[in-house]
Amino acid sequence: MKKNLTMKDIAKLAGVSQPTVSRVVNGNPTVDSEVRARVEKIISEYGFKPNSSAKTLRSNSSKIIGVILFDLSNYYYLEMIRSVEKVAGENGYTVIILNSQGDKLLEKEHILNLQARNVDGIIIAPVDRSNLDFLKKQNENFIVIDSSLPHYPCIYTSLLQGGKIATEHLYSLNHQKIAFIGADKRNLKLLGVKEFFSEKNMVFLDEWFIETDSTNSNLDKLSLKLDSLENFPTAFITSNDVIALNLIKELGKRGLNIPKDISILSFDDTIISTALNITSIRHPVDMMMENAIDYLLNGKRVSIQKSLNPILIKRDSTTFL
Amino acid sequence: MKKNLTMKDIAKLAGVSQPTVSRVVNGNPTVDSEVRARVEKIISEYGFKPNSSAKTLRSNSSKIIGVILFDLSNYYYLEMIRSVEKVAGENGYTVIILNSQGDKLLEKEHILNLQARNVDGIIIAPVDRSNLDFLKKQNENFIVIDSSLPHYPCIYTSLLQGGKIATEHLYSLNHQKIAFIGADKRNLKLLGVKEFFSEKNMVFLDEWFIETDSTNSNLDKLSLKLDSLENFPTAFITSNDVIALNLIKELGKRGLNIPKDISILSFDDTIISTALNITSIRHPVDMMMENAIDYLLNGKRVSIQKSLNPILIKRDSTTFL
DNA sequence: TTGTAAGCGTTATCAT
DNA sequence: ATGATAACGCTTACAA
Repeated sequence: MKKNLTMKDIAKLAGVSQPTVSRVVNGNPTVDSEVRARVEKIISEYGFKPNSSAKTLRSNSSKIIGVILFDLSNYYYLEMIRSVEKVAGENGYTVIILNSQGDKLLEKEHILNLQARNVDGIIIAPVDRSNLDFLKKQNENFIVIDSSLPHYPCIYTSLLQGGKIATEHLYSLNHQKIAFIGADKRNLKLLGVKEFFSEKNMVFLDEWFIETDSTNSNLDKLSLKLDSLENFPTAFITSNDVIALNLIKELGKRGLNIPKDISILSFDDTIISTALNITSIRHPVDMMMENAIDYLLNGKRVSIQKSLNPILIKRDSTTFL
Repeated sequence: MKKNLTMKDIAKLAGVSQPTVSRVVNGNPTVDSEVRARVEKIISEYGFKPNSSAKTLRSNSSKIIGVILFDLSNYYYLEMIRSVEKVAGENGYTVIILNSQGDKLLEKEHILNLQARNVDGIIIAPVDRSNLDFLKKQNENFIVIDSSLPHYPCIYTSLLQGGKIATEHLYSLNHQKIAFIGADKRNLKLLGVKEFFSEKNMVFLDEWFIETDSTNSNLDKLSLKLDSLENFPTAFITSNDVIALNLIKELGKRGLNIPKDISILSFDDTIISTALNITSIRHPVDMMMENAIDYLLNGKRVSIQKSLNPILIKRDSTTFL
């Protein structure tokens, strides 16, 4: 590999000292304009670019933002990656994406890796609290995305709000029997659903919460639970797109048609929602990343809790006929 | 931000010299075992991790692999990202993902950025030949993925093969009138289709190649072209999943049912294929990334052309009834 | 086996 | 306005 040119090389070619080259590169106004022109000519001629490692070592800033994601199974992470890379790039920062695969040890490893690389900030969709405590104790510049955790700076989509507007939308289409399929009974999306029911003085039956372990496992379990429903819903809200897909397959097996017999509304609004043509709740990904990066670069380390409103994307299949 | 510990700090704490700490960290066998134990104890106690920038600066190796992707619109890139991050991580490398957005200037910028960061290798889904020439001239350690270009090291899915097996599959289901929808008439997928037709002494009508500009634009154009077909196909092969989705919508408008009236087979096998339940041609993403990284780390810079076979993923909707 | 010293390519503090 | 010089934290001779 051809060795890159250094400021020393450029200096020699321009007949100036190396620090002068540094001054030119960094736009230091004390440089004589004639000298500046000479140096700049050589720089562009030879295509010189300053060595980042040396810069980082000296300045303690790598111009890198580290992003640790919980996993990359949900397609909505692709939008996140696209968004964060774009926003960071526009601000002169490079992004390192790391996948913790839901593993707290790997997450810790990633944190150490990023620290060793002197990253200027870390965006994390966290696996484990103790790792966040570690970041805090180390006084790292970091922000949690995707979840709201009291003692750490967070930026997240309000899933409570999401649950509410999802239910409200279905309600406006005359649905009163609405089920929720998701991973956790303390799920904020579910709470949003229940809150809306309360506000309308409607009863949300226990069996209308259908628990699934994760993304697309437990198809059999889902099937069993559907069979055991005593009061079959007219609409389903699913915690993500993939569950919606599985649900549609299951309903199809039972001869139920979407949207004729049953309405479905999903969370995440990935391309799957488009493919299935179902209404979905979208995360404001770009806004989240813009806010996250703005916080890291200008946030002065105050602990914030920033909640963003999800967006309802309406599509035909939710129409109740 | 709390300053990270350095080898100097550890050395002082352990009562040894800084290079000895370096030797311990790097597993140099010349270190006395008693000393090693003492140093290691302190290292783990204080959680020391060597500064990457200093290492990079000194050793000229950053332990970073740069990945420049053409765009991030196709969901199949998420699998690529997941795969490359995993494989690289297992080899002790960190990945930087960059999105050239199909823009040659941005691609060049990314290349310079990666060079300045002393990356140990670059994986690139290229926009522009001149940028590849630049990499070559600079004697960069790089490999092209996703396309086969004669004068550069490449690893790619054989799309010719893909076109063939796609057609073969449909043929085995009794289709003889098969159209291809894609971006470019010199498309290898299309050539594969045509080659299979030749082998079977069948005629591939000109109108069976339906050109689309890109991913999901030109819905209107697609519609027009479908209307103008004189010899309507019984099956369609689409250059990617998103086109398949648009096609299904268009056919739906015409009252045509998939797979009852028309069969569809797509390329890329993203989750959209699953959602639509259509047969698809899958890129061997993991294998591609394993090979790419293996080449970069152990490839000795020989120029290779490695073709990988695509995989046919059969699903119901292609069944011809 | 271990320590001393030089050097990687920058930035920043001095002089001049 | 510019040039020496030190320092960032590490690896790698070379000396001891």
